Amino acid sequence: MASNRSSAGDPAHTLALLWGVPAAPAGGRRGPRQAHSPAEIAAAAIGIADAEGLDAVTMRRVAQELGLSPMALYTYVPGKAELLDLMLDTLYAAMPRTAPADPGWRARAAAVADDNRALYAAHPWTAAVPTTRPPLGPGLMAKYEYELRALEGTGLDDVRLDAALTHLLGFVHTCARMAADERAARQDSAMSDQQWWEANADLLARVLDPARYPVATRVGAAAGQAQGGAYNADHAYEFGLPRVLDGLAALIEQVPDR
Amino acid sequence: MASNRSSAGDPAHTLALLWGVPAAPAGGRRGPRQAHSPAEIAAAAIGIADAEGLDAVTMRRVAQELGLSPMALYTYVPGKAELLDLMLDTLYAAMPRTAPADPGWRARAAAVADDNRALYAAHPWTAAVPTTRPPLGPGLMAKYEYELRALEGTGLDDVRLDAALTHLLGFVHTCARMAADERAARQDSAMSDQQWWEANADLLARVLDPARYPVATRVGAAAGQAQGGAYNADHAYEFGLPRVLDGLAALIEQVPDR
DNA sequence: AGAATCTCTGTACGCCGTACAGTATACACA
DNA sequence: TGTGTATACTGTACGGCGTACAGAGATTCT
Repeated sequence: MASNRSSAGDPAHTLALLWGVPAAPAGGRRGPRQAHSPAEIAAAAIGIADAEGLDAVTMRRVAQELGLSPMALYTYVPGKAELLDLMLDTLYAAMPRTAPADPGWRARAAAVADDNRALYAAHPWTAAVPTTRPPLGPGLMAKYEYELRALEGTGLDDVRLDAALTHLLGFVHTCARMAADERAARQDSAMSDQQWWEANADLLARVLDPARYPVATRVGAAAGQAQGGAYNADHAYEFGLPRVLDGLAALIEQVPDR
Repeated sequence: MASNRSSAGDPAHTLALLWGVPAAPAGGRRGPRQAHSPAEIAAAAIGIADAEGLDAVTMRRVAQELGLSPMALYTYVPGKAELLDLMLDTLYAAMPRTAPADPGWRARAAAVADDNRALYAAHPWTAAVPTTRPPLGPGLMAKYEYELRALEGTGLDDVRLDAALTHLLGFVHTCARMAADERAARQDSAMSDQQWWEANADLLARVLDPARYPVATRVGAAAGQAQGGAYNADHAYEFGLPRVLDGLAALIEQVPDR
């Protein structure tokens, strides 16, 4: 496997692909027309990922979905990494960009977080795409522009503005990864979190000596009970979002709120 | 590929392996002794990951490192997922647990974050191990116990204590992932972030219309200049850690500090 | 008409995790 | 002490992956 990573191919080709710039210098193109568009490729791949998970997105499978032979895909996309880029940028481009100037920056920031969370919820595999460099396509740019605007007017300088957004999005991503992991664990062990704990209660009881791990066993039990499982992404989000906003608020502080 | 994920195998076997509980019911074991210990397996695998990255950790490669045939590894470890569990738990077990009762919870929390960051720095691949459920071994338990204690005395109830720790560790993980991604991008494109931007300046200039993305281009340029690249994990950490701590402080608030 | 250029197919290579069958080893028990 | 049996380990093989490469067919330019 050469690379399963996003953005690992030749950057110029990737950018041209994402932005829909024709690779050839223009002029009448010889030879047969392509039977599909990059957008169709992306849609097919996204559909597979939504329905069967990221692992199901293979060059062979996507090609089959489009009625092509596997290698024909390579006339559309330089490689798998770029296909993943294309998938992500397509989703970014389609994200809602509704929120107008809300009264307060806090509400606007929360809306940005919620929008991202909704994307992860609709397409859980996006949390698992390993991106070395995010796909710098029109979708990501539009998303970035929109999200920066939501955080503007907080009195933060440009560098801090970018850092604040990165911080916020990182938090949402972490929660999304947790949610995706929960789902995956449930799916491939074919048992819920609760079942898992019950199945291993014996061995755990023997091994998790409360005398040795007093705080861990106490807190772990309390947390597990409260959340209906050891790890709960929803809870992490609801707990964490106000924390993140409070943290940013401490930076923004006395700046008059827009 | 059945599963490259951590913690995807039979849970009882995995737990037994991590805790060093013999799988067989005890008594004199017939047949030849194993030439290696699980700890040696873990060490060999960790060494490969450190030196050549997570992708280099294959069953064949680890076996070769130990002078074994590939399939012999399966007498030590049920599968690759469990090998990854073992690697992680081994590192967790070896983490420093020095910090005594620091004067303030803030310093203690920062120390926890720094310790985790140091682990990611020493073993960048750990940020990329996809964990469905964290490896519930002695290493993780000791780590969890230690880190909870660092955050105790803040007046948080047990559920919030767990949530706060998860929140903090999630942040560190996100930064580590960014750092690892930077490294990977630099490595497999054989060019630095700066070089990349220069190489693509033409196309980007043509396509990143400042009229269409005014805030994004302005902020992106400022951030890139300030950080010497578009994404900088160190900067994200230095910016983010005080944010996270401030966010937790808003929750802990008037509780007398320890 | 012929050359050029493009799309698409088929085959093949070197990886991966690991199932399975067979062989050598060392202890338990007669 | 001999023998049965559980164990460690080897070798081979399978199906899957990304994709290199060579050719076949289609389309347009000269």
